[in-house]
Amino acid sequence: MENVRNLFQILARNFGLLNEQCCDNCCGQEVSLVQSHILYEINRQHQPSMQEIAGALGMDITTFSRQVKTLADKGFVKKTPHPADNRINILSLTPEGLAIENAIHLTVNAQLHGILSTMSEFEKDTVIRSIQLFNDAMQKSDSCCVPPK
Amino acid sequence: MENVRNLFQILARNFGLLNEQCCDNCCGQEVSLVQSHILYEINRQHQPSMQEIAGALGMDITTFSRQVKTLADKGFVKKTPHPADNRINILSLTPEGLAIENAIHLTVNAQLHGILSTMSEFEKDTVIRSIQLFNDAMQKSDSCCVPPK
DNA sequence: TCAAATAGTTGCAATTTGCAAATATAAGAG
DNA sequence: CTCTTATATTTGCAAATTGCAACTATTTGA
Repeated sequence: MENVRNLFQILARNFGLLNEQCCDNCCGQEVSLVQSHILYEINRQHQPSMQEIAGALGMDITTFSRQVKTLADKGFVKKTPHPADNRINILSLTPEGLAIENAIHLTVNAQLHGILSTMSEFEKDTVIRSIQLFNDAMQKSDSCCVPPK
Repeated sequence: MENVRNLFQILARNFGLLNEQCCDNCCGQEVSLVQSHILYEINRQHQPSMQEIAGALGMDITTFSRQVKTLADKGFVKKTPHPADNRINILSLTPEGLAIENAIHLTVNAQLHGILSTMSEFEKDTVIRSIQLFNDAMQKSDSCCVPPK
C-alpha cells in the first residue's frame, strides 16, 4: 500500500529491458531503442508534426531532429512539408519503417502475452484492465507526464 | 485483450517521464536519471558488488564502472573492497547518496499516490495488486528481463 | 607454481545529448 | 503591403554517454 514506487520502478525497468532485447532481436542494428520509440509514436499519431512526436516522447527537439534525420536517411521515415504551412514537417513511416515497427510490436506483444499466459484468465483480465485504468488516470493528471514545457 | 504492448509502452514512457522530472526537481543537477537508477538499486540490494548492480540494471559493466566512479567522486557512493576477495567492490550509499535516493523516492511516490488518489479504494488496491502480480510473473519468466548474458 | 577464470578499469572512437544561435516560414500590427 | 514578432526546424559546438577490445589485479584450481 505504501511503496508504490518500487512496483513501478521495477515494472518500467523490466519492460525497458524486454523492449530493448526485442528491438535488438527483430531489427538487429537497424534502429536503436530511442529510434524504435520514435517509429512507435509516428505510427500511433495521425499526420504528426516533429513537435508533436518530440513532445509526446519528452525529447529535446534538437536531439529529435537529428534522430529523425538519421531515420529518414535510413529510409524508415518520410518528412512531408505541411501543405498549408511550410515550416511544419509531417512525419510518416515508409513501408520499410512500418515493417520494422510491426516486427518489434509483434515480438514485444508475444513476450508480454507469454508472461500473462502464466496467469488465470481472470487475473490476466484484471491486470490488463488495471493498467488501462492507471494509464487513463495518468493522462488526466496534469501534474506529471507532461514533458517540461 | 490483443494490444498489450501499447498499454505497457505508454505506461513505461509516462513513468519514465515522471521519474525524470522528479529526479530533476529533487536533486537538481546532482545526478542524472541513470545515476538515480544506480542509487536505487544499490539501496535495494544487500552489500552488492559492481556486477550485481550492473546486471540488475542491464548495463554494460564498463559504462557502469565509469558511472559509479562519477558517483563516488561526488560522494554519493562508496566502494569497499570485499574482505574475502579483493577483486570485488562492495557498493553502498553514503549518507548524502541516501538522502538523494530518499528525496527521489518520496517525490516519485507522492506523484504516484496522487494519480492513484483519483480512484476508488477498490480500484487502487486492484491496480497495485495487479502490478505486483505482473512483476512476479516477469521475474519467473526467464525468456525476458534477463539482461543479455 | 603456474595457467585459466573472474572483477573491475582504461583506451579509444562513435554516438547521443542539449543549449545557443541560425534559418525558414507564417501571422499580425500598422 | 511591409516590417516586427512568433513558430518550426536545423546546425554549431562542446560535454556526456556508450561499448568493444585490451589491460590490470586477484583468486582458483590443476
